[in-house]
This record gives sequence, structure tokens and C-alpha cells, in this order.
Amino acid sequence: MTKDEVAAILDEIGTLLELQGENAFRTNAYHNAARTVSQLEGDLKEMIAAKTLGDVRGIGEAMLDKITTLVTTGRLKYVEDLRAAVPPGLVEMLRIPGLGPKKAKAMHDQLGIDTIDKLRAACEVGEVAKLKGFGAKTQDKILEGVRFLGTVGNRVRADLARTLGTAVLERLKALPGVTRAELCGSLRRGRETAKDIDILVSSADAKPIMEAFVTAPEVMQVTGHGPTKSSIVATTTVGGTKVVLNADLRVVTDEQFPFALLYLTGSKDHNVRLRQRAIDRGYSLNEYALTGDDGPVPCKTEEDVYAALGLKWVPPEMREDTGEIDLAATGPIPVLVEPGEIRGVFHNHTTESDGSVSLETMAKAAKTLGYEYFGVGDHSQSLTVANGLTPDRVRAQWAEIDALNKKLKGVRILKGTECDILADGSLDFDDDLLAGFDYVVASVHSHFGLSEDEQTERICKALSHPSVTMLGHPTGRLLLRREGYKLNMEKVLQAAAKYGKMIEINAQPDRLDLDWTHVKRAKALGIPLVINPDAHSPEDLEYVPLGVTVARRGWLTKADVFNTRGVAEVMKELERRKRGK
DNA sequence: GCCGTTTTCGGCCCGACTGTTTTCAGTCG
Repeated sequence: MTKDEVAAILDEIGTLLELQGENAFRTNAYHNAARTVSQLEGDLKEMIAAKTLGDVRGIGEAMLDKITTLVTTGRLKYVEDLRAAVPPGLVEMLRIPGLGPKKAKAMHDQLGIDTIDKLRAACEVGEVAKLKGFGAKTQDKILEGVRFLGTVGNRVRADLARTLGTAVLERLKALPGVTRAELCGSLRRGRETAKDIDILVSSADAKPIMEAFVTAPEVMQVTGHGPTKSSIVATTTVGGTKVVLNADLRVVTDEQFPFALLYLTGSKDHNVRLRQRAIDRGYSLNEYALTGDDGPVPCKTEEDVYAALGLKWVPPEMREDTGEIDLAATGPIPVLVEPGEIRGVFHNHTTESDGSVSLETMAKAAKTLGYEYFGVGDHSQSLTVANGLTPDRVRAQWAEIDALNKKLKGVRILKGTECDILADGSLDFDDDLLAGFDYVVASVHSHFGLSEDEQTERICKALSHPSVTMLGHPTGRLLLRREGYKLNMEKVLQAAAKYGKMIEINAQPDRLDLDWTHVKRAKALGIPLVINPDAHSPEDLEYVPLGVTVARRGWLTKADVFNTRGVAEVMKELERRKRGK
């Protein structure tokens, strides 16, 4: 059982206990443990065997026992009993905005409601409004929420959410009286998907800004409208995709801005740690101020707030409570890699396989973006649906590259391939042809259904091939659409480290694969990471910064990312690898 | 259920908004 599967079950236990009316601190312990497990570095099985899992903060005796049972047997009677005791419809009801475990339980206990259908029916005949603590407005809100199920409240790809958030933000920034304005929350932290948009504005007069927010053209519905905080359901269309998201606006004074920025950026766990640290040092921290015995501590920026707590400033991408606060207290924070430091790209397609423009056009587009080298990585022969290249077409492309390299100035085209990893872990070209490339990106595009062991072994075998330079999109996931193939990532990373291979961070917005949680582990194992746009058109080259964000979330510096090196150094290193060191 | 320089009990971050109620509980972040 994988970390994510274990985490999902711990989360489910927390939710089921909430629906049974259990103490919030106990249910929170399960939700916290779920988050902790999903972000664990290293392999669960190994940690259990080495008896180190119990040392992790938030994993006590009971959690350790349950996780061990899940990992070793794949089952847990405790959760099965809970599932039997709580109707599944009740869990589903929690997805309705404004409806939490207390209300769900009350309706179940008093009206026997255990499905969304029964809930809708009870609202329509006015039964719900009669309950103690409920009323007509609550009932209407629930009905509205039932209708909205499936459109609002779903996570959205971060790049789409950012487009919508930026549109609203720019509108607010243009208003008179606005001093500072920022997108906060998961968008500022660079998460790969977003559940909502958080906007913070500082101004002496909140009212006109609130008004502008709730009447903006993006507004679909106003769900809250107070003096300092308002909430809307916002929508826009991005490249033919309709995006619908909740958006919150907070307006504070400019003195309060750094505290509010810190608070609204999160993560929740990072904030809890900061507040705990504040308490330990005799302060109290909230979204408006840091207050000590002698009154508020003046801070103009986030840096000031961290400094007042004896910490170095933590970049938003690192604020996930995975050790960054301890680091900020004791040592230097790594200087995270920046988009401008990427000097070339390796994994891209042209019309020769499934790209939309020619090699020459792609290379010129790369040069326009300031890249020194453009690596072509068209598909290999087995991937016929993507017009994969046969060996003859590969050699023809090499000739084209040689000719273009004589003609084009300021950008060097590298001879690469995105070579399929076949079902048995062998590669899609013979060894002689593979040895002729400057580098080889090895990727899985078929047989997604293999068992975890088979898939892991297949990929590790491919990594052992001397011509392979890097592993492309390591899990094959498509965010919000398709789970990655089953894989023991720890073993894959161990293999990459053993054979001296690189791992790709695929920057396509629906891939972002390697996931940031594994990026940290890869770095710890000394594996070089490569940020690739997997571009199929010139526009796709602009995905690179999304991959840089993943790298930053994995604490990577310039030195950890191979394509921050210049073309001469890259060629030298690729040559060295081809000679077998 | 977790945790501990207040260590085996008694806390557990803190505040906005809504709707219900009339001082507060529930939800959300």
C-alpha cells in the first residue's frame, strides 16, 4: 500500500469520526497524520521495518499501529467498521459548501437523511428548516449547494486558477486607494492545483474595494460580503476551458499587510508552527499583528515578521511544514532556483512526431526565450499514435540538425529522443542507434496496468541501460484526470542514484511530474533534476517556469538542476556520460 | 489522538462570517 493510499484512509477515518460526533482534536489528529504520511520522505515499509516511523511528529502509538497494519496486510478492521457504521451519503454531503459534520449528523439523526437525494427532498418540503439550529436560509443554502455539486469546490489546475485569480487581482490593483495587493494561498505557494483563490489587498478604506470585488464581471455568485472579507464564486474561460472557483478577498490596513500576507499564504500547518513559536517566545501572532508584552512589534514585510521570531525568511513554496521552520531557525535557507536560470531544454517535440511546428521553428522559439540550447526529443518508433520516428527517420533528423546548427546562431540544437520504455524494460531503439544521440529521455507510454512490482522493475531496468540519460515524466500522472502508474518511487529513485541517471520534472501543467514531494527525496539521493517543458508547440516552451515552481517546492537550488548549466558544460557532461565516465 | 524545559494530564492557532439566536455554534481557511 502506497503512502497516498494510507493517507487517504487516515483522512477517511478522521472524516468518519467527525460524522460520529467525535472530539475535534482526535479527528484532527487523523487528518494531520494523513498529511504527514503523504509528505513523508523515504519508503513507508522501510521506515516501519527500521522502527523510525514512530519518531515522526504527529505519528503516535495508535497511528503507528494502524499504519503498520495497513502496510503489512493491506486492510484495517477499524476503518471497515467505521464505514459500516456511517452511510456513504453522509460523507458525500460534506462536499456541500457550508455543510459540515455537525449539521450532517443532526440531519441524519433527526430526519434519517443519508443520501444527497433524501437531503434535497427534505429541503424541498421544508423539513430541514424546522430543525433546531437550522432555518430557512440554511435550507436554501444547502439546496443551492446541492445544485452546485460538481462545478464548485473541485480543484482546478494551478495555471488556470492563476489566470482567473490574476484577472480579478489586476482589476483590484487598478482601484484608487489600493496600496499593496497579492495572490496568496496555494497559488502563491506554487501548488499544482488550487481549490480556491485568495486575494489580499491593503488600503485605508476597504468598502469600495469590497464593492468592486463582489460586482466584478467574473462573479457568478456572492457567497459572503463583510466589511473586511468577502467571498465569491468566480468564473472565466481560459483557452476554451471554463474555470469555476471560489475566491476570497481580505482587505487590511497597510500596517497589517505583512501579517495578513503570511497568514493567507499558509500553509495551515506552517502557520500553526509559526504561531506556536510565537507563543513559545512570549508573543501572540495573528493575521493582523505580532504582539508581545510591550505591545505590537512593527513589521513592514514578511521578512520582518520571520526575523522577529528568530527566523530567516522562508520562500512561499517551502511553507509546507516539512522542516523549513527548523531550517530557518538554524541554518541558511537554500537559494532556490529561478526561472531565469534555466539555459536550455531537452524534452520537446516537432512535426516529425506529434509536435505542431518544425524543428527550425521550435529552435528559433527557444532562442527567442533566451535558451542557449534546444534538445529535440521526438517519440520513438513504437509510439505509432504519436508518429514515432523509425531509425531511418532518426538519422535523417540528425542530418537536419547538423545543417541547422551550421545555419542558426545563438542556439544549439541537441540530438535527443524520447525513447519508449517497452513492457519488459528494454528500449525502443537498438544500442547502436541509442549511442548516436547526445542524450536519451526514457519514458513510459504503454502498459500502465502492470503491477507495482512489475512497473518498478521495468523502469529500473530501463535506468540501468548505459545510453539512458534521464527518466521522463516518472509517474505518467495527469493531474485531476489520471493517477500515475503504480510504482515504488523510492526504488526508482534508488536505481537512478545507483546508475547515475537524471530525473525529469515535466513542466506540462497537467503533469508536473516528478511530484514535489519526491523531488526532495531525489535531491537527498544526489540525483540531478532536469526541468523540461515537453513542448509540442512554441507556446508550450513557456511551461518551464511551472516546472521551476515544482523544483522550488522540492527545495532545489541552481546547482541541483542540470539545465541551469550553459551549453558548453552540458555538452561536456553528456559526452562524459556517453564515454561511460 | 498527540505531545511534553509546565512530561502521563490537560491542553491542542486564531479569527471572519453566517445564521440562528439574543450570546453563540458551525463552518471555513
